[in-house]
Amino acid sequence: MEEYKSEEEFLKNYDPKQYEQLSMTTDILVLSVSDQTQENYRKTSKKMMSILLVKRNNYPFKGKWCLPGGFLDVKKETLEQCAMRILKKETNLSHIYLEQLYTFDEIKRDPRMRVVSTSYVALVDKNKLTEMINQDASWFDITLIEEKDNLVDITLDNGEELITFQIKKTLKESTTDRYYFSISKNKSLAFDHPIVILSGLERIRNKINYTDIVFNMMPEYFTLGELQQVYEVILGKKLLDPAFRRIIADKVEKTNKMKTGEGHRPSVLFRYKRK
Amino acid sequence: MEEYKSEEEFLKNYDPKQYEQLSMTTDILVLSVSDQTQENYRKTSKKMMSILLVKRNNYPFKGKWCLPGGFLDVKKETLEQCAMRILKKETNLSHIYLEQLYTFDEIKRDPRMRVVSTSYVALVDKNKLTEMINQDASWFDITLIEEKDNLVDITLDNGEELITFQIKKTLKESTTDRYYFSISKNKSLAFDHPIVILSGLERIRNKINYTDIVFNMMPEYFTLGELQQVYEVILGKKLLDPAFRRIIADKVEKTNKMKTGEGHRPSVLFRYKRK
DNA sequence: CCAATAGTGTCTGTGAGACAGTATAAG
DNA sequence: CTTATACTGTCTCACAGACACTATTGG
Repeated sequence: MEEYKSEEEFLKNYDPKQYEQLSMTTDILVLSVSDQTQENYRKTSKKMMSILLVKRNNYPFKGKWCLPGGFLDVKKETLEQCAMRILKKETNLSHIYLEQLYTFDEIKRDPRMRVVSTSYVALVDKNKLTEMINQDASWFDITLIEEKDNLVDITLDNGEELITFQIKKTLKESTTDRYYFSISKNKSLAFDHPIVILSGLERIRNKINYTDIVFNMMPEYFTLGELQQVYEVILGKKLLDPAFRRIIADKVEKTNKMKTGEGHRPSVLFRYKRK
Repeated sequence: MEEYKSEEEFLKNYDPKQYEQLSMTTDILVLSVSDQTQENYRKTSKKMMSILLVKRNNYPFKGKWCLPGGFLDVKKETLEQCAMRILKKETNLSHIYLEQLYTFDEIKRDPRMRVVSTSYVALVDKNKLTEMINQDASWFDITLIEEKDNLVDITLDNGEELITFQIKKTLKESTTDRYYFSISKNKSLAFDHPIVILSGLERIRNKINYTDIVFNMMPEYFTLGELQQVYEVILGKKLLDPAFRRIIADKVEKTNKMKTGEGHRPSVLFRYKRK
């Protein structure tokens, strides 16, 4: 089944009837925070959001990157269990923050047959990743730029490869605050995954202010500067120190540990405080 | 297929293989606002949230009430189009506010076979309902009471029949702000619809403060008192007049119409002002 | 000392909460 | 005149935004 020379040939030989008429998959947006160490010894390492992608070695979209995902085992598992299973397979992580994002169901979103995909967002702390993942998987740093005219440019960078795509946000008919997304530029990502990614990033951005989800991406001990950087990178804007500290004051607790050796004043390490 | 005497007999004779292995449905939470006229001529009519339910005349759950919904036509339509089609069939309404809510996929949620259901919330203005709907459909007024211990009691009333159920909200493992819902009392509603209903009501409650969705349930002209009542019934609490008027000031515009004949001072009619 | 971040004190303006007061129709 | 709602004025308190200042390390 993997010997075809082109996507066209593959599709010509693909028989939808050998499967059920309708299938479901899950796609998982595995998000984490990465550090980019700076040349200047004084500067702190720069935080970025990063996302886990997998290189496809099967048709369709052979050779393109995509979100980790897979088919639902109809007899045995729920969609969330399916996502957990795939997450475990790719990252060897379990007990992870996992949240249903959206169900994508355009009729032609998968060229093989009708596939409806329910996407999930997983937030992980990279430091807990002991065994490395799947050979074909890789972490990409995310850069998101919101232009005028409701165009969003996203760049993903894993150090070797740059993936860029652009999404257009169009106001839904007779609304003032709801958009649908359409892909306006995309070369390297499979399926409708550009839209899934933007949806997930916006979900996290919205939730960061009224939930405690950030701490799923933080190590146990962190400085307030680090935490603030994560907020800034998710929200896409700078925050003022005193205001930030006021906001998160009751979510964290001081420990007696310090982070030193950074070329400037040491910082107290904090820990997430559950309510 | 409809001649069975009991649910057990029906299920015994039901052959899942005559269908595909996995099916998808949509369930639609059609929400609107109703008026309950008061005996006292001075008092304004009391607003309530109301929801459209359909009485099932097929197995499974024959005789119980459920959300309007139906199977996805895999070849022809998206889930949203499917929801629109059903909405049109039940209410004869189109161009309606429709928003994807959540995908419910418990393995045994449908006793026939594996059915995954993507639910939608529709907000409608009842006044636009010209032709009456399906014989088996009926509007139910909603009363929601949040008890201690994260128990939620919901009562639905269509004037003839009272439907009550209770849902328990349990904190998800290692979170402080995410719950899953389980049905703790339910006699009259089919499937997992109690959970769908509560999810939808919470979604609307959350969105009312940062979107303009309310106006989808309002007639073209309304008084600020009426609008405030709708907010109050959705949020489940009283609001202070001056604060409310400040908040919605830039979302509405005064017209030169008045509402009179109410046994007290007349009220200016407003209209939704798009930004 | 310098560069860079850590961490705090405090002013100011905005805006929500609260309450009280005035306005005006039907009966 | 009464009742019920419509609508407005204004005080207060909390808090986000803003800025300035002090503290502390490695080199």
